[in-house]
Amino acid sequence: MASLRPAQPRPGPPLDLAGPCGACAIRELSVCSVLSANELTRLCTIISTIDFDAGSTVIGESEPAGDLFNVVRGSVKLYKLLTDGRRQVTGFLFPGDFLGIALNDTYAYSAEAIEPLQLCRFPRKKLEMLLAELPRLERKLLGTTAHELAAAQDQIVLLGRKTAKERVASFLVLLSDRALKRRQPASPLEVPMTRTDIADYLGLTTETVSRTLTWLR
Amino acid sequence: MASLRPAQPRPGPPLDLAGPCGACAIRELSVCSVLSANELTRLCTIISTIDFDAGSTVIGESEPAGDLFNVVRGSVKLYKLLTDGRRQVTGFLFPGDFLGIALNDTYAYSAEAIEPLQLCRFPRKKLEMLLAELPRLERKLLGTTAHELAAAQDQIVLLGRKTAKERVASFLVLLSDRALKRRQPASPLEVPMTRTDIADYLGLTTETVSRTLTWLR
DNA sequence: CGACTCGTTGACTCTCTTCAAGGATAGTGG
DNA sequence: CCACTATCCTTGAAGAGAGTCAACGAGTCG
Repeated sequence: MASLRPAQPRPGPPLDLAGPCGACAIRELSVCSVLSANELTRLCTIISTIDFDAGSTVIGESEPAGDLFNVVRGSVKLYKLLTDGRRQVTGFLFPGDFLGIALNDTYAYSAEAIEPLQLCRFPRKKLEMLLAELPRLERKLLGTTAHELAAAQDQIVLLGRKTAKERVASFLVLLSDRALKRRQPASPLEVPMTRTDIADYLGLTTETVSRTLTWLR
Repeated sequence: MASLRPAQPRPGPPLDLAGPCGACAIRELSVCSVLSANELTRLCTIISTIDFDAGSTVIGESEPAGDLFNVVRGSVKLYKLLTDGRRQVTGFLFPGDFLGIALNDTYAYSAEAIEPLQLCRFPRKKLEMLLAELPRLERKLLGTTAHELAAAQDQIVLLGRKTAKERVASFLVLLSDRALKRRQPASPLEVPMTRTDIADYLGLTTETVSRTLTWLR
């Protein structure tokens, strides 16, 4: 559950702005899509972009949640660890996705770059202040969070009730749908994550993922 | 992810209001906790309460999402069905919990009363209009949704990486924590749902749940 | 070239499921 | 009041799907 009728993207041609937001390639895919040129200019004053190498950690579970991010380029995996090292990947993020909304003042999961990654950073305090003046953005965040919740519930169904073959098939469909939403080709399908990442996402082992993929071919 | 610093409950003694909200036993547990007396009076004008028998369906997956609800009394299970009848319970709701935030205009899951149930109903359109005037409530909804998302991610870890014994133990801890939050005794722990419900929540079978419970004793 | 990671495949194991039966409790109707 | 049925819970025995352990090929990097 999350959004009572989320705000819709503003239609129209690319905006002609000064700062980094003007040239943003993923604005229409992101929460920023609901903002007007004026509002974007305001948002622009608090952001900065950061680059990460593949494999580097972006945020860590239970660390202070100082920033929020938009994925600009690359992909990210989110995961949680059990005390004995078992790992569960809770999601993958792609360009346009939002990262870092936290319940308390700490992140609820870790995030790691899968590929070379570029993020757009929003300092949390500044964003909070700005949010009071940008109700459309706040509504959009509610919609985004609702969307993530719905996706999490689909993942719960997958993990609770689907077989290995169904899980792998659902995963491929998910990747394909997400690629289409970013206007990327769904075939050949790009799969940036490793078998281990996929296994930890689907609640399986790498061997089972590998076997199932060969079986599906 | 969900709330940038959710609004906090307003401190102070029970409010003395006219309408149903004045006597509401679960206000402090619910999203309404952030509202002032004036704001509550406004909210009061759009609500009504409904009662359901145990076993009756409150909302159905993919039905038009016309209303949202607070649980006042009783408990609810949320679930999704696969086409072949497999069922996954995605959550249980107790007094104070919020129900019905929808992504589109349809509910994303079904909800069924476990015990005799009383809900407080918010017509969606009226609530949406009111929300524009009650920013605290909107922020609180974002926080609530974020909280649900975090809970869903915990459930994902449980389903993806925990053993049957761990799942059942985690479930008991969850029930106990939730009971304490409602100021109910955690021992003896009240378990209103059937073994089948628990199994469909934990991604197990009733037999395994039953066996695991006897093993834990 | 050697060390490493990643993906694949095979053989065996084990946890949980499936199938089956029986006990406990509650509601119904004669 | 008591069969009669239905639902829920428990327990047992057998089976299957995925996990574990192990080996190997391919690609990459220093």
